[in-house]
Amino acid sequence: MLKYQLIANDIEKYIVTHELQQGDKLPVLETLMSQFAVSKSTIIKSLDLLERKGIVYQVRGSGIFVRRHRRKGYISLLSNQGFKKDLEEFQLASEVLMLDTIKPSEEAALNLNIEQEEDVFYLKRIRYINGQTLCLEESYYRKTIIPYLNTEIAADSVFKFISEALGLKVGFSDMYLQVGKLNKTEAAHLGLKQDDPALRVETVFHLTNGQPFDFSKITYNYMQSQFFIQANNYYG
Amino acid sequence: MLKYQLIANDIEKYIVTHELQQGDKLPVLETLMSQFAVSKSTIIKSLDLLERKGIVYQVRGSGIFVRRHRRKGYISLLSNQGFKKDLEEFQLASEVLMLDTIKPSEEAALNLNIEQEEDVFYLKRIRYINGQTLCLEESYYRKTIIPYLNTEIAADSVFKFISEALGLKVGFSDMYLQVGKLNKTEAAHLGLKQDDPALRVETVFHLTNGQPFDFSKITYNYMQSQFFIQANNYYG
DNA sequence: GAGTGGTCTAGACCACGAA
DNA sequence: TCGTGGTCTAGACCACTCC
Repeated sequence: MLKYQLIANDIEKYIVTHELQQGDKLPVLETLMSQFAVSKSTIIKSLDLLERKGIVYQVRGSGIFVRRHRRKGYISLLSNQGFKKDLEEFQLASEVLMLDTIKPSEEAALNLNIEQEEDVFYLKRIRYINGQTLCLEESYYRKTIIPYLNTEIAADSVFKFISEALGLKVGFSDMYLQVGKLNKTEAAHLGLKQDDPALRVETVFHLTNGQPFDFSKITYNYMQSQFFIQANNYYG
Repeated sequence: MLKYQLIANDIEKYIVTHELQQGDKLPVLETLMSQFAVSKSTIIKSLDLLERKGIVYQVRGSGIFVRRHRRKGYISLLSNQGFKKDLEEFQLASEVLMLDTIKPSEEAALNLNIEQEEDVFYLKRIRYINGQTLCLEESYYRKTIIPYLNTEIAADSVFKFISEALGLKVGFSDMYLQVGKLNKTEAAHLGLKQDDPALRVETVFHLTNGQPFDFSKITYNYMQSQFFIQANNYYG
């Protein structure tokens, strides 16, 4: 692991274990430099990483401060799948409804940027949070990239398997959100009523080399859907 | 403006004007270095910025590639308010329902991290997109930070005013999303029916120095709510 | 003006991808 | 093996904040 990542992890742990709150000041750059015995650029790189993760903010001429939102019970939309693992505060479980090798739908092929002849894994499952239905999920994984899957993996975490067992790295994703009404079968799966509100999220996941490998369509139970996004303004 | 920002802008313009598509390769680092006559670190910093903005992705040992999603008609959730200005593809307008100086509600004071005695601007408006109702918005601005507002500004863009006229810089924001059902008055404002689906987004906006200055509550018309988020995986 | 974060450089060396 | 992007350094200089 790289120096700046290790340092970032150390600082993050420090913030968590010392229960620092929003606005608390971290040591100045020079202190951090000598403490970790690295150059200024490296420390700055660590802090930039933490800034992108939404853990600190840096103010020129003033200092480095902790960023920490106060609300509990919100799921981070960007840490939801693949990214991050701090969902430990929630009890997550999955029920696999179907796992099969198929030819993708036109929609899935389009989003994965592949031919309809190429084999994909189709996975359909219900995910539970704290004993309640959280969402209904349909995913399409390219078999050329993820050659193996089984229901045990699908019931646990496909992304964990992809990164730990296959050694693949998730790079970026495009997410499309829409709000609508549940149809009859969705409602039945989620334990809700037809025409109840539904949050639908379609995501195309890419590896670090830019290859799309997973297209997923999720319909969330609106009763359990409290999401959180930390945004940074890079556009100034 | 800084070198790395200027270079980033140049590269972004190049991508747009040459209509480069997802996966198209940019010149190699060395070429860019000599072309812009700067050091390697500066070019890398420019490209990192473009990566965070979701415009390129970099693959070690391979090259720098354009990132561009294909779907049209989606509003970027992170460029929505304050951030970015590429909503030009949409026709936006606002109708101001109320603009007044008040003492904040307990909820607003809590989110802005101020006392309930402190004066705030309360702004309520309906926003339209391509002639349709997009959302109903309630915002609370700290008067100590934004001392002046009028209905002309509110009908145009408060964030534009804040940055251009007041010279303030927006740093980061915390967004909370929830899905629910419209109540009667919301439905009336949006031209929908009671109990129709609603996407509610609460956002706390901070200046670059960490001060919260705006708390806003938005209820979106589900018929017009197609959102897009570009995510990067910093958690690997 | 002192303190603090940010930019920029030149160059050595490292790590990954593709052929 | 070579091309290419990434890390890391030491140090000069700049820009903002706060007293």
